[in-house]
Amino acid sequence: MARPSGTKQRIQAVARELFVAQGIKNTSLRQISDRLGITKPALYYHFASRDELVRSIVTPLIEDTEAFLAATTGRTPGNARRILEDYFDLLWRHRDVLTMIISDPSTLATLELADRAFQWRRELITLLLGASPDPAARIHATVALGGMSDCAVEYAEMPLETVKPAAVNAALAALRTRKPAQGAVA
Amino acid sequence: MARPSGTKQRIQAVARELFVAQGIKNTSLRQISDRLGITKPALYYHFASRDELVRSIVTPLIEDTEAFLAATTGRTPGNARRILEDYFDLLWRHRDVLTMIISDPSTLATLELADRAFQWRRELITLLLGASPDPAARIHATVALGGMSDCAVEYAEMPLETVKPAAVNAALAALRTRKPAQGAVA
DNA sequence: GTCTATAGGGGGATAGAC
DNA sequence: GTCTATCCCCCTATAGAC
Repeated sequence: MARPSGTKQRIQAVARELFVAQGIKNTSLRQISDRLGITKPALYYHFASRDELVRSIVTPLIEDTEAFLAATTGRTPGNARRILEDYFDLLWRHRDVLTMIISDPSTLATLELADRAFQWRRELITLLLGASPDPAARIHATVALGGMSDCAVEYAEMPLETVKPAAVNAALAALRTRKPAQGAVA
Repeated sequence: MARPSGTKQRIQAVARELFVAQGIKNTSLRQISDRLGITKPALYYHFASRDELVRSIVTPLIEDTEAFLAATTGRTPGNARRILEDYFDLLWRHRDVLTMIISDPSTLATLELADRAFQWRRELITLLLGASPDPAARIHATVALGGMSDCAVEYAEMPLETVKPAAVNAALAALRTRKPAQGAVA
């Protein structure tokens, strides 16, 4: 209802920036309020607690991920490339928040999102490989998905047209790994 | 010189365990001393500061990595599989400390190791791909190396014989990605 | 909507006795 | 080598004026 003054959004913008640059736990409310030119208690008019501020920044990623999984689950199965492409788009849209979380995973526990995040990974692997894949296939999928996340974070400043095809192609190659290319290992 | 009482090692063991389980920044000296049944100031007899305790735990990984790079640089080039295998062994040996660092990368900045870590990644990519690879190849390498790290952390409790071959094969497939398997992306 | 003032707690670290 | 006692700082959060 009440028309937003814009301060709430400015707080979130500054907080996100600092969280991404320094990590969530290394950023205090004082740093945030200082940069905005307001005092620390003023933040509490807009957010009930520090956790709620963090949560409000992470929420769009949460909701987008659940929407993605719901939509993908309802489609014709098996098109791994398409799933990886759409998933990369998701990661890319939220790459700043993703950086935040990757550099401070314990936040997920604090916000009681760790179990959900774990469940997402399982669902995604199921979409890619079907139910109960063997251990080797799961590991291939971990390389594919973990590698794509790393790319969205590490090449955040590059153009999407450069990063996405290369990341998706490499992920797909990892996912489709079948057998050793030469000789057994270890 | 002075025969170690063993307390120093016990402190490191408990600290490592807590750091891995909760993150470095979420673990206080108080938690460490409590679990050991000693008081907080007692820790300061063994370590000059909190940072030095953290550093002492990270050091073996640092040294092992530099030794690995030095040894690999001096060998016949081009055998990507061999490099990935040896690198996975390195990650696996230090997978607990690796978990620590991945879940709290800002520690590297605190210990002034961030630049070194960055340099390692560059050297490793050079070993795999030669000097100044094109952007797409760098991205393939990021999927390969990032994916292997994720596996060492995520499947830390599985047997090495299961994880290593699958992780190395998938990484190798990602690294050798050449062209889209079908149609252009985006 | 933002301020001043302050409570209340936990953190790292030091001094000095034993 | 370990203790008790203590210091100082910064944090989150609240109370209440403007």
